[in-house]
Amino acid sequence: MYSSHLLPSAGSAVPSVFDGPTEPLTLDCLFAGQPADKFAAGEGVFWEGDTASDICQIVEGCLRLYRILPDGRRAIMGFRFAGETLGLSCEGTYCYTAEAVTPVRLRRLSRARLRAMGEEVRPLQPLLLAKVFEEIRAARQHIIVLGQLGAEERTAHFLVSAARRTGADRRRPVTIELPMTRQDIADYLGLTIETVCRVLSKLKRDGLVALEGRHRIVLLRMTNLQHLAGEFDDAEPQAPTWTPAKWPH
Amino acid sequence: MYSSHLLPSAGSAVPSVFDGPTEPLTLDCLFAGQPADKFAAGEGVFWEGDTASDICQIVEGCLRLYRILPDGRRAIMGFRFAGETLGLSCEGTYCYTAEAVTPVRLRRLSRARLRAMGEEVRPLQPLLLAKVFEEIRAARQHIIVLGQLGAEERTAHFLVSAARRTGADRRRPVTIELPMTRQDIADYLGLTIETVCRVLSKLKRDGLVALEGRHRIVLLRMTNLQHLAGEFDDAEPQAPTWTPAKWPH
DNA sequence: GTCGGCTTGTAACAGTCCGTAACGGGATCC
DNA sequence: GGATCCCGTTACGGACTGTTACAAGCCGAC
Repeated sequence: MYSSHLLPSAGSAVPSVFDGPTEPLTLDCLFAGQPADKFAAGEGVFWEGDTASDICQIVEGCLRLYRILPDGRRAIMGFRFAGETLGLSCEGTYCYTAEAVTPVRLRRLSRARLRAMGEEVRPLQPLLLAKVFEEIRAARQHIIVLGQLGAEERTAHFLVSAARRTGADRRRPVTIELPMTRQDIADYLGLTIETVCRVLSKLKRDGLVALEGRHRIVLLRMTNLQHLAGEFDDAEPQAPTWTPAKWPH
Repeated sequence: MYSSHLLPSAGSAVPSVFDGPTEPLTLDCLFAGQPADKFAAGEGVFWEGDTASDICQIVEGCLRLYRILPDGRRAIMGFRFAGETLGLSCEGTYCYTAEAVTPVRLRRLSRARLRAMGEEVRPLQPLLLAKVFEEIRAARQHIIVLGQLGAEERTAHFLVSAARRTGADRRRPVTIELPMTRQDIADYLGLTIETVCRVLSKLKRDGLVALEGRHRIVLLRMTNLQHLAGEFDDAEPQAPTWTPAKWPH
């Protein structure tokens, strides 16, 4: 049970009293030593339920992470792009299937091997933890999008998030690449493909975006889109206007 | 930045080469030494944006965790009951507001103090990590509920989950206590209060549940409810029937 | 260059869920 | 013990999304 923990030094004895000039050891250094596996578009990297034996770093391409419900519905939990990692937040077995959207190259890193490295990877633990917490943050964001936002808001939020991922500044015309299909977007946003199309068409009619082919969208009015999306990313903490309720109700 | 990590030994030097007869140190032992704070129903324990200075363990009562969107909508991220912990999965600042549903007693544990204890709490790290991963699992479940399930399915899943929390076996009449209001349930499930009422009434009409007052529900036909909920909790891994797609589309 | 298939876009229709409103009931407060 | 307030419930009309069907565009193969 406990031996299946993800973070390498979770169950290993790792003294590190000497934290002098830490060498610039990064996750990329570890991954760099691994061979790069190739996957064709549509090919699976791992499947839900498989033993989560290793974590992966994407060198190139885009992946979709999804679960299939018993009745056949597909819930896409997220997308991953070059430079991002997979499988960190899975305990024991992978909790979703990872499938290549575009041709993908990625490097695997055995969790057992990582654990065996012991103290050498000790300084990486904060980084790994940070990635785990980033996943929690993203999941909570996703919960709010699915639970509180309408179709147009969800789509706008998806576009704004994609723009943010590119690191583009707030300049007006931001061009984003969306390698996934409309069906993928729909399964990610909890909508149907028709609704996604409708909303995108409406956004185009309203002059908020421009559609260049199927996989490229130009965000013409970021501020409008952000407003549509709810802008709850950088929401300031609400005023503690607290009124004690009564109980029982 | 990195100094604000939650897990105590994340950034501290903790040698623990001697893992002999580990004492039966549990989280409860640490919390037991803390005084129990009291909160009236409706009172806030901490607010979104506050510095996540400590983690809490509920001694008695029920809490709701929520975020307020800029337009006033309230998204309840979850409920916590006696014996459960709060604030573990928050990085730096609390990412939601915790508010007492019923009168609550809980014990706080300063994160700084926990970190200062160093190697003494070292064997607790797997437990803490396990709790974090449990939160990720719950969040992913929540994502699927909100993204893929209809109103009736969501409600059924909520009831089944509540029943599972009590640890009751699969016997027919399972009685669950729901201290939160209908509005709370609605904000948790991404529905309106009226829809929640309608669905509960329908479940009652169909003979699946019995409503005893406002905060007690008897689940008469668990199997039917589980089927309604999708039963994707213990979903078997889908068959890897994989067909390579083409790209670009 | 042309053909074929898949994905995507558009429209009409149906269903679900939401929003308002009014009523009923339980709990608290005095 | 009674009045009051809040919560819960139900009904109805409307907006939004899902469903179905069909046309158009893009891509790859031959």
